[in-house]
Amino acid sequence: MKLKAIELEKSYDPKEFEQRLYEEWKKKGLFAPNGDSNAPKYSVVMPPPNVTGILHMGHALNNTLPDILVRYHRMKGEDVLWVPGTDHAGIATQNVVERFLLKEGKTRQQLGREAFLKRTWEVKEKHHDIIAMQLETIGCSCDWKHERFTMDEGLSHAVREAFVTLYERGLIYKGNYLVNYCPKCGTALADDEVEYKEIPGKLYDVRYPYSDGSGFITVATTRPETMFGDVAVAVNPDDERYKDVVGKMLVLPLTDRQIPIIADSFVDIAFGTGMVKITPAHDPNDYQCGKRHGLEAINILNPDGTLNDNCPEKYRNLGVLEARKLVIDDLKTQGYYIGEKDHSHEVGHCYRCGTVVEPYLSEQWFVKMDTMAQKALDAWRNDEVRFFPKKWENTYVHWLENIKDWCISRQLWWGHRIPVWYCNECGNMMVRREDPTCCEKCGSSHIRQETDVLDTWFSSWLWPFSTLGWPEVTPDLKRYFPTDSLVTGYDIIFFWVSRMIMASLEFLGKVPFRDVFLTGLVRDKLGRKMSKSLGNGIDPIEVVKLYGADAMKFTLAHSCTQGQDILIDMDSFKMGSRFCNKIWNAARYLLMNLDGVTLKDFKEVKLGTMDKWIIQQLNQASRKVGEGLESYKFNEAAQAIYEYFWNDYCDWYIEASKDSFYSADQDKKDNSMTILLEILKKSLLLMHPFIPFITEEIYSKLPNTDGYCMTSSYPLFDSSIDYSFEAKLVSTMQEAVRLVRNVRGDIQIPLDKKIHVVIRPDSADDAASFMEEKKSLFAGFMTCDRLEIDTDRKLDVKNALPVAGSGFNVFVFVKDAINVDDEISKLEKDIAKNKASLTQTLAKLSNEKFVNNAKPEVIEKEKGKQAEFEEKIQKAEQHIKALRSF
RNA sequence: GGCGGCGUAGCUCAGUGGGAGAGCGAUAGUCUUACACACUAUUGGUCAAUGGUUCAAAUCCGUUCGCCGUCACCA
Repeated sequence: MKLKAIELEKSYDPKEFEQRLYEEWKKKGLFAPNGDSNAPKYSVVMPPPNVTGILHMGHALNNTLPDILVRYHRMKGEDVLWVPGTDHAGIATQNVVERFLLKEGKTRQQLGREAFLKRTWEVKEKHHDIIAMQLETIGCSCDWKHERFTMDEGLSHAVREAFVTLYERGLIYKGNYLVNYCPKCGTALADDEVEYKEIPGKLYDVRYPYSDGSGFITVATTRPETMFGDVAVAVNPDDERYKDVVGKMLVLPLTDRQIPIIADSFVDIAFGTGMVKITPAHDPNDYQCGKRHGLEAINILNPDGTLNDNCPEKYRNLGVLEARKLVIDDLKTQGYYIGEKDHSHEVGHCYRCGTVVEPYLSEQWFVKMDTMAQKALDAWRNDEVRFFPKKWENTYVHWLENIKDWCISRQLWWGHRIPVWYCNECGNMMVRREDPTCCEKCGSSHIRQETDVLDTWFSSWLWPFSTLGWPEVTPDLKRYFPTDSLVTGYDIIFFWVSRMIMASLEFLGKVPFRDVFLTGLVRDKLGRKMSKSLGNGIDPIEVVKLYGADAMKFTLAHSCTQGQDILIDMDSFKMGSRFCNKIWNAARYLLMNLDGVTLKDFKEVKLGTMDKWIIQQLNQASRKVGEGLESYKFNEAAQAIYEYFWNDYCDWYIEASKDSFYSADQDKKDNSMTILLEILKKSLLLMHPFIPFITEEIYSKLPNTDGYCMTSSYPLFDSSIDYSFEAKLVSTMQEAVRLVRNVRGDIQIPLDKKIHVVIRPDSADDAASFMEEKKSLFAGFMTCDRLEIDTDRKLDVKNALPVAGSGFNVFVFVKDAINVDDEISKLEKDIAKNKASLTQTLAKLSNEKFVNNAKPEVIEKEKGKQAEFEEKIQKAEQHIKALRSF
């Protein structure tokens, strides 16, 4: 059957088809697992983005990479599940909604818990749709039917099960402890939710008088306002200066309280005055010190960060900074103030809102982490989980080895309310999977639920199995847990990765994933983290609008090297865009030339040298892509694709095919087109995981395809293909072509000026006959009108510029255009360079130690180099002679 | 302070024991029957410095300098 030409748009325009194809894939259910229980399964969970956020480049990256993996495995015929979903992000979301309320002049307290939550769910729904749309826009082939949300019914069930189980195992406890507290967010934070930043501050020297009126001592403090919580002053027991004063009492200035001087070895003799005020309720070191000495902890702050009733009346309800000023003024006027000096120190800030975090003594819930951490370490030691790149294992191990208990209660409304009830009558506490209706002890129905909610990470750490139905043992859980790969940023190793491993081991006895691939962070060209406040972020959706999702994905994959952050700007994505345009035009070219072509059965087509060569190159590219993906070297895989398609398929193979394309021989053309299309089809399949849309679109237009690109089988490396012989011939041809082009470029002969070239092989070998056979093709590549292969060495080349190749000489008839002296001096430089290389090689080969120690293939290679250098030198010397006789 | 990373072409980065690479840029030419988002050619590097191991080092080890990240800290 004779084909008709197919028109593609003149240039690549992803807007034409990306969205359409996504809808089609989705409608046809191609994202769902194939359900083939005989095939291996491959499962991945998406790191759930914050439901009130907007996707940034980091999300684009850590969803692009799993998409590549997932599409690759899907095409390999595996039963693939990629679970998408979102995270309720307690603090962040509550902040967002409170900001909305503020604009309406309301607070959440005015609204009440119920109404506030209703409002938050509405915001969640709206934002969720935006995020889902964004994930679709960037082409994620996740199974939307499996989509989950950390606060949906099933996951809430899982959270409750996890909490109660841990409580029953004695791994959850409640207590009054010093925690990190954000006054702005109004909640406790876990240790790792605090970011330390260096802040310029002051170190104040303050006088504390002895109670007996015998003088005073001097303490140094950065936070004078906390003095109302002071319960002692400590000195180092080895500090000779203060040996005698330990045990004496002091009067706390601005108050009428008395506090003792105690001895504790944590005090640094060399720092400040060597005397430290001890404020157990507001400093972690002081807290420990207070515990050691059985001291009371006086809390001086209200939950909103203002001073409370434990302070003298005039300071109450002032903010910390305000109070600090007033305290300093009062110390000055009352003669207790000695002086101050600049002192920069690390101050903790809330990772969600940036407010200075207060150490705050309060009733909180904790998870005991040591045994779980131990299990997580063992799993790593037993090689049950692998990190890519490996260096992050240090971070993981170090964190687990120094783990502290995890504060999981948050004084928020948005989140999983802690499943604990108290009886108002008898004070009984109940930890329950189901909501109780009355006190189990006294039968009273006057019970109340704990008002705190759980840390969001307490639901995320269950994600790899809660999304699959846990605690129910569902078919999904049985089939897809543990998952295979996790792709996420290294900044959440503690928050998420480590904790998921702990939870999976604790609840299911298995690690949640075999491999963890940790991406670098996406930064701007100056290396700065992309952030809203700097305004240096790139919106992935804008990138898609400008260049298309494929261009974005390919560029990201291409720049994704292990262990490096990715520095990019908007222009960086041109790379991917150009590549897509190249692919588009290659296809366009073939399709426009289909007219009158009858495709043959590829298996029956006779393959020529060039055909075997491109098959070899394609197969080698498959190998590199496979190896790259199996080891998470996305850049290597993407580069292999780029080089293969652009340099081999477009620049040489398609160009070479033009020879038969424009010949009058229809059979030759049919033959050529059949192979071109077959190779294009395989190339599209190979590239599909990286650039799904354009490959699917072109695939659908090809006359030799049916079905979907995304569900066709992947062109894996075939070890039975070996066309290295043909590869050698073609590379000799390419060398000859390049040499002629060099001459043309060097002496600036315009393309329209045809030239006469003679290639004289050193011997009548395979390369010589290949060149003879493909003479007209060569002539095309060289743009010369007259090409002769002088295998018999009979032609007169006396007046031609000689150029040395490996195994042949090229003679270009451009006598009039060259400057003989220039050419000679070029050759002399060449000789000098090759002689230097030859000397090195000879030195190696004559070195007994080298010959004895080096691997045989290295020695062989070195011998090859020797021959090559000698050949080049000898040829160049001959050529100089020839030139002198011009 | 502990741990870790980085320093390779003008820029962004690959390369981890055997002849220095890519993309972008720059320069020169070309609208050569798909692609000017293209083609062809050229340019460009003491592989931070220094010492060592080795027949052989950008690559392994030591030291120094510079940059960065983390964790832990001093009131």
